[in-house]
Amino acid sequence: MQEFDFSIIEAEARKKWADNDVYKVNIDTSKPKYYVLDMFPYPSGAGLHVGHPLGYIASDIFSRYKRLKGFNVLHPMGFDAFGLPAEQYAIQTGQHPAKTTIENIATYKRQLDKIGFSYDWSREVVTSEPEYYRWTQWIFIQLFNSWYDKSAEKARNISELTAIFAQSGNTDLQAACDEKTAEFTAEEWTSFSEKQQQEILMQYRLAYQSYALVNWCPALGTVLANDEIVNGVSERGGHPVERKKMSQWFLRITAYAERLLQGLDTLDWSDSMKEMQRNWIGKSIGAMVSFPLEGHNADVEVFTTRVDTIFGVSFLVIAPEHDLVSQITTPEYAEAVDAYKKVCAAKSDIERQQEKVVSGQFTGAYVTNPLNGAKVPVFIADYVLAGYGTGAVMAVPSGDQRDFSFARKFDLPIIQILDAQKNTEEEADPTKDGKYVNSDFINGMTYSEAVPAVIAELEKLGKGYGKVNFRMRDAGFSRQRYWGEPFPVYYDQDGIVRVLDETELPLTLPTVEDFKPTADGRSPLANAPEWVNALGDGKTRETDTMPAFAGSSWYFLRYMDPKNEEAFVGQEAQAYWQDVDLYIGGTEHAVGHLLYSRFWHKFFKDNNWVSTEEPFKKLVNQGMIQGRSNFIYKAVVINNVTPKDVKSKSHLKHNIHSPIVAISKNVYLKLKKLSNQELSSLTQEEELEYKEILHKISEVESNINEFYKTHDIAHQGTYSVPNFPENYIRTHIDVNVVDNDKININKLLAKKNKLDNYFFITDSEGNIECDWEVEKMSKSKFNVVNPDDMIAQYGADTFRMFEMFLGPIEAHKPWDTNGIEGVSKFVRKVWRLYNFDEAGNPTVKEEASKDELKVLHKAIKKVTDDIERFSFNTAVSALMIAVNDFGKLTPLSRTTLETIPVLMAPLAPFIAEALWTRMGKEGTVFDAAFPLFDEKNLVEDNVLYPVSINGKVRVKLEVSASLNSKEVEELVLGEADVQKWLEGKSPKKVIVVPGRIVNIVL
RNA sequence: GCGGAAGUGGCGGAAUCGGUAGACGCGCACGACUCAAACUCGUGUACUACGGUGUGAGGGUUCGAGUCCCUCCUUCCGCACCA
Repeated sequence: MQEFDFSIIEAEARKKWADNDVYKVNIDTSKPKYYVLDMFPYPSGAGLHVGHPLGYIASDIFSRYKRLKGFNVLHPMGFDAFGLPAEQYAIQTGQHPAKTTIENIATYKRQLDKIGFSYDWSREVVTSEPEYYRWTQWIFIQLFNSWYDKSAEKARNISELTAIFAQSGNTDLQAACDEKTAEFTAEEWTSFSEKQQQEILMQYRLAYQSYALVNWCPALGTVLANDEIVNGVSERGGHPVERKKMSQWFLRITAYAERLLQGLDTLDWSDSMKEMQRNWIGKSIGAMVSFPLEGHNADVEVFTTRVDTIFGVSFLVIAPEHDLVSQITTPEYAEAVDAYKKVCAAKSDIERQQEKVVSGQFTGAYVTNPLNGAKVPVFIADYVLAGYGTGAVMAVPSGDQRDFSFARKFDLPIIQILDAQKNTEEEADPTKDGKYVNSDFINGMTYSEAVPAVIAELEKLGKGYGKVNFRMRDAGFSRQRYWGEPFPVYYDQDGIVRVLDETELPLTLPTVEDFKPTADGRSPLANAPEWVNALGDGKTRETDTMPAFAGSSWYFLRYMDPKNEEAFVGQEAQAYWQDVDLYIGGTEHAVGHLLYSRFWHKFFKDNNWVSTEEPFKKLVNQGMIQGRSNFIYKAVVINNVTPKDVKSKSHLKHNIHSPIVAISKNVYLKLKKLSNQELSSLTQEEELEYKEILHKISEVESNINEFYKTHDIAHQGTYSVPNFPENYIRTHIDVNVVDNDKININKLLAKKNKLDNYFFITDSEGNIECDWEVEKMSKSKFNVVNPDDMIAQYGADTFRMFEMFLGPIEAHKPWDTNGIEGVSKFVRKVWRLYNFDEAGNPTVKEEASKDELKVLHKAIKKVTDDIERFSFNTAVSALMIAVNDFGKLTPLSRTTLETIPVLMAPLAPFIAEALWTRMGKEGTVFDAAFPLFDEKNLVEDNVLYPVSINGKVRVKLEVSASLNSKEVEELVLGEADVQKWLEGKSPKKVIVVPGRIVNIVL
C-alpha cells in the first residue's frame, strides 16, 4: 500500500502547476469574470504570522471554487511597500528601505507559496516601485487639475473652472472649495495677478495645499492623519502627538461626502462596516446660527444639531484657537484668556483628551440671542474643537451634559426647554419628547414642529439657516518622510506650485545620505539638495512625500492591467474586470483605506476611467487571529488605607465615593479609575484621599522584590514556588489595596534585567497564579506564531483546513493548535479511501451503492452551500463527515473517487491534485467542473419523526416518506408508544411539520 | 457616553426559514492491535438526585424559542469633549 506523504504530493503538484502556468489568467470573454481580492500586506521585517493567512486562505478557497464553477477568476497579490517601519529600520541601521523591502517581499512570497495560493504572480504590484508609483503620481496630477462641480455632482477639469471665472466670476458657482473663499466677478478675476489666480484655484483643486492645524508628532518628525492616531498617540510607535500649523497637501474628500454616504447603500458589506463609515462621514442635519457680538460689528457663527433648543442657551463656548478670541476679549480678561490659551496650547492632544475636569475662561464678551435678544456670555474652553463645525458652540445646559457641567462650574443659568425633561437641576436630559416651555413662539410645539419654525424665523431675520454638516475632514496628504511617493510638483521662482508634465513621470525617489527628517521638521528629501534643485532656474521640488494610503487607494485597478505603460489601467482590461467582486480583509481598514479607495474610484468614474461607481461590491472581514499571552498578577499593597463599602462590584459601581473596587479575579482589589463625571463630583476631601492613594501606589510600587533573579517561572498554569518567602504578599480580601496589574510572562523572560521588584499574588500554598489572556498577535506582545513550522510538520492542506476549522471567518479567535491533529488525521483518512497499491493504483469498485451516492451527494450539497456562504469551518466538517461515512463503504466507485478531489480542491489543493493524477485524469483538477448534486440521491424512503407531546420529545417513529401530513398524524396517534403518553386523553391539537417533527398538544 | 458584534459542554465551535440543542474536531475514559509505546481502529462523553434540568439573567409571543419581542448583565471591537 502506498503511504500518504504530503511532501511528495506537494512537490508533485507544485511542479505540475508551475510547468503548466495553471494560475495565469487572461481576459477571456467566453467566461464570466470574477475578481477576488485580498487586502495586500505591508511586508514587515517580522514576516508572515498565522493571522495573515486566515483571509488569504478564505479568498483562495473562494477563487478556486469560482474557477471550478466556470468563472474566469482574477486572484492577484502584491505589496503595500511604502511605509514607516522600513524607514525607521533604515534610520537605525543605514540599510536602504528599498533593499530591506525587497528582502521582506521575498520572505513573504516564500511563506505565501508554502501555503499554496492560486495567485497569478505575473500581475504582482509593489507600490514602492517606480513603474507603479509613476501612476500614483499621475493620479495626483489629475486630482490637482480637477475641481468638484456640486451642481453636476462630479469632478471637472480645472481649465473649465478658469473659463467659468473669466466669464462670470465665482458668485453663482456651486463648487466644493475652502470655507474662506471670497467672492469675485469676472472682471476682478482677469485683473488678478497669476499668483493671485493660482491662490484662488488652490481653494478649489481636489488636491490642494493649505495651512492647517495638523497632528504633529515630534518623535516621528511627521504629521499624522486622523486615522493614524490611536488613543491620542501615533499608531506606529505610540508617540505623543501635538498640534502644529503647517503647510500641507490635502485631498478634498469632503467634496464626495454625500456620494460616499449614498454609495454605501449599494454595497454588500456588513452593516457594522457601513455604520463605521457612516459615523466617520458623520452627516448631521442642523442649522447655522449667527449670534451678534455686543459692541462689535460681527457675529459668532455656530453650528448646532439642536436648533430647537435655542431658547435654552445660557452661554456660548468657542475654541481657544478661534480667530475671534483675540478680538473679542475685553482688557480685564485678556490676561486670563491668554493664560488659558497657553495652557491649552501646551497640552498635547492626549493630555487634552485625558483632562477630566471641566475648564474654561470667560472672555468678557457677550453676544445676543438673535431670537429673544438675551445677553449671552462668551467663554473659551478646550472641549470645543477648532476643526469641527465653526469652532463655536451654543451651550444648552439643560440638554447637554458637558454644557450642564460647565454651567454648574461657572454658575450659569440652566433653563428647562421641554416639559418632558426630567430633573434638570441634577443633570442634563437631551430628550426630544414633550412640548416646549420657556421658549417664546415655539412654546407648546413638539420637536418636529419646532425645528422648521425656528429655522424659518432665523432665515427671516437673516440670522441663520438650515445646514448639512459633515464630520469628515479633508484628508491630509503630506508626510515629512523619505519612504513614500515624491510629489510630482515644483515651486517656481514666484513660489507658485506647478505640476510636472506627465512625460516626466515617474519622478523617482533620490538616494539620500540621511533618512532622518531635518532638524526643522522637513522631510529627509531636503537632505538631497541636488535633487531638490535639479530643475534649475530657482525651481525647487516638493520635499514632502505621499502617505501610505496613496498607493493602496488604486492598486486593485493595476492588477487588471499591471504592465500597461500608456495608462494606469487600460480601457479593455477595465471594461472586462470592472470591479472587485469579493474583497477580503480586516476591519482595521474600515475608515481609512476603504474610504480613500472609494473616493478615488468615484473620481476615476467622473473621468470615465473606470466603469463602476464603487470599487468593492462585496466585502468580507476576516477576524483577527489573536495570540495567547501568559500573565502573572502583580500585587501592590498599600497600608493604612481601608477600602470603604467594598461589598460587591455592582454596589461599588454606583458608589462614586469609594475609589476602591473589587474586581472579577475573586479577591483582588483595585483602585477604580474615576470617570470625568465622578471626579468632578468629588468633594475636596475625597479628591485629596484619591490622590493620596494614587501616590501611595507609586510609592510602594517602587519598593519591589527580586523574585525572578532567584526563580525560574513556567509559562503557564499555577506555578509552585518552593519555600515561598514570608514577606511576599498573600492576597486576602482584607489586604488594603491591591493593584491587579498583570505582567506578560514572555515579556518578563525576555527582559529579565527589568524584573527588579514585584510582589506576586499567590494562593495560600505559595503558588503563583498564572493566567492567560487573548490579545492581538504582535511582536511587541511576544506571542507571535509563525506558520512555517506548522506547514513543515503537517503540510499545507492540513494547515489551510485547520485555519478554516478554527471557527467562522469573521470571528476573532485565539490561536490554539489543539485540534490540528484532527485535521491531519482527516487528510490521511481521505488518502486511505483510495487504498493505493504499491504501483499507486487505487482500489475501485464497479458501481456505486445507493448509500455511497447518498453520502457523496449530501457532501456536495453541503460543501457547495457552505462555500457560497463563506462558512468554511462547516465545509471542512462536512467533508470530515463524508470521509467518515465513506470509510465504512470502501472500496468506492470510480465516480466517487474522481469526484472527491474536485470537491476538496478549493480547500485542499495539493491532495486534490495528487488524487486527480492518480485517478488517471488528464490536466489539472482546477480545469474540472465542480460537481453538482442530484436531489434524487438524497431522497429517503423513510423519515424518522420525533414525536413531542406538549413540547417534549417522547417517542421517535420511522414513517414512510410518501405519507402526507394527515396520514402521518393518524399513524402516529395509532402507535402504542404514543398512546401510552397520551394517558387516555384526546389531543387538543396535532401539528405535523412534514419531514421534521410531530407535536401533540394535550 | 455613542455605535457595532457576541455570550451555547472541559475547549474550538454546529444548529442556513421558529421544528430532535451540542454536528464536526480537540480533550478525556474504556476497549482492540502491540512485549511495550506511538500510530490506527472501536465505544462512550452537556448536567442529573434518573423525576427531570439545560443555549448570560428575567419576562413575553408561539403547539414549539439558542433563533422573534421587551428589560437587564457581561465581554470584545470601533468612535468620541463631534456641538
